[in-house]
Amino acid sequence: MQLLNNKKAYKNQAKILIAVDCIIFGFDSEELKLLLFKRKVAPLKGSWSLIGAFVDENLSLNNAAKQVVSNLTGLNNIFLEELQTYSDVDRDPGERVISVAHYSLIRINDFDLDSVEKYDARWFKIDEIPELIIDHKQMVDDAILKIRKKARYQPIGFELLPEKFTIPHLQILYECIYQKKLDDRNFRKKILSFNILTKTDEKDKSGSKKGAFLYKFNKEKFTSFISKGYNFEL
Amino acid sequence: MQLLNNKKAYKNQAKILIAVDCIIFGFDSEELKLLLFKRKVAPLKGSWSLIGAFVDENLSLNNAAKQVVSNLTGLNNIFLEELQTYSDVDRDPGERVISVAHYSLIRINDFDLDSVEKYDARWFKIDEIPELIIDHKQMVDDAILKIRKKARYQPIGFELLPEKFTIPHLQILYECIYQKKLDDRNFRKKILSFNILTKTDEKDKSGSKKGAFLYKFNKEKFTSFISKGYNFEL
DNA sequence: CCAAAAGTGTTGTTTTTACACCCATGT
DNA sequence: ACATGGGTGTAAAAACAACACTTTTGG
Repeated sequence: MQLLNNKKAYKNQAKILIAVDCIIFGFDSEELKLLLFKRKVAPLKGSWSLIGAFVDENLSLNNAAKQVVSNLTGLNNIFLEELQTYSDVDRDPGERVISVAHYSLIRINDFDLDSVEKYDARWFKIDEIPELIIDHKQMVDDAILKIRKKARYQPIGFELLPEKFTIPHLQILYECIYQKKLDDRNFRKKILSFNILTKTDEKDKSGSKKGAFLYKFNKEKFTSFISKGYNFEL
Repeated sequence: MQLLNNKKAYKNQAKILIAVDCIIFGFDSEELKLLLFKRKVAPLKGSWSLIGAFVDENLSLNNAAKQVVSNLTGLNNIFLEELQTYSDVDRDPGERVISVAHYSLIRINDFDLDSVEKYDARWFKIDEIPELIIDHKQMVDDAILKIRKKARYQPIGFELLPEKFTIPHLQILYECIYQKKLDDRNFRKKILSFNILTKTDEKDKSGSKKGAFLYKFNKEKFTSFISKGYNFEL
């Protein structure tokens, strides 16, 4: 605001209800998934929706969204970023509410869905999203496009994969995000050429008899990789 | 919002002042510029700021921002897009205000600054931005990064250049956005390879004795170009 | 011993970069 | 006739895409 008005003038301005809604992505080594919630109360009882909350006087939007995810999962240092606003005047049948959608990437195994049973939460594969209330489907579609774009220049794997992961897993993650098959030789070649992975001497044998070596992201190398302006097209 | 609450529950929620602030870019054939406003009233009289407005009960954020630009310039079908929210609790010294920044690209010659003299507006080169109130400098920096990113996959020239323009002008625009010199042969080769420009038989002689051919964007070709998933890296 | 996934190299094609000269014209 | 910016082509390097076989080991 340009502050054309002094404080007195603010008094004449309409105030509006603000909410945050969270699009929570997870990855379980096989599929990219989205956390959705079944409404337990009328109206719209039984419909699926995103989780959200009204924004309090004393929280920034980002903090409000963090609080939503934290209350739900107990997780604190999660990746969470603003998507965009949804502000159609009549979008909420109750009263005018402007919603600021945020999306979050979490490791699906870092918390137990049982512990959030009260919310009636469920993970959905991103190509099997049910009907959602109001404009939540639009939010989800926008968020999927966003992470697809984002994956091109930032290593989204950091947030979605456990500390140690195999290259085949990383590839599956990218295949889920882009929704297409990648060539395994070219993928490995390219990702290793970035020099942002550190090989451990451990193997994950859950996926095959032979076992695949576990790698870690190397944050220092990665930071300088980004700051030099490279990007991550795959 | 998940509508966990029924309408009655909405009543207990805090409402907040919402504003839109507009980062208005223009291009005058030589420089990328930003439109800023000098406050005429206390507090912060004499400081430069973006232009903005509080959001009305019955306007979406996007429409509110369009109205701001339209009131200022008289222009209606302008390019305008959401940037992001700024919601620190104490950002506005007057009272809590959440601002949703929008950025806009306009043809600098489509309107006359004289006609907006009452706002005390001025175009600034983007590398000569003065100090701005509150977090407006942050908004501007974020907006510049955004258009730099956006220019990679969308033809921003459409919005910033007049209907007919020369290839040297288009190149200067990209050089302003990226803030670096581009090779003229490679630029021309690449931009023409996209097949989204139509050559006219007119020449613009304002830049040289020889004159440079004027081109137009071809919207149909461009639309299919985008929808095929190509992008615009230069 | 075999099924199943992990891992490894090469080659042809495309894209990108770097680079230098002639052209048209107004003064 | 000359100064000024407009316009053109080519070659070397780099990046990308396509492709098939060997390795390991649990069952």
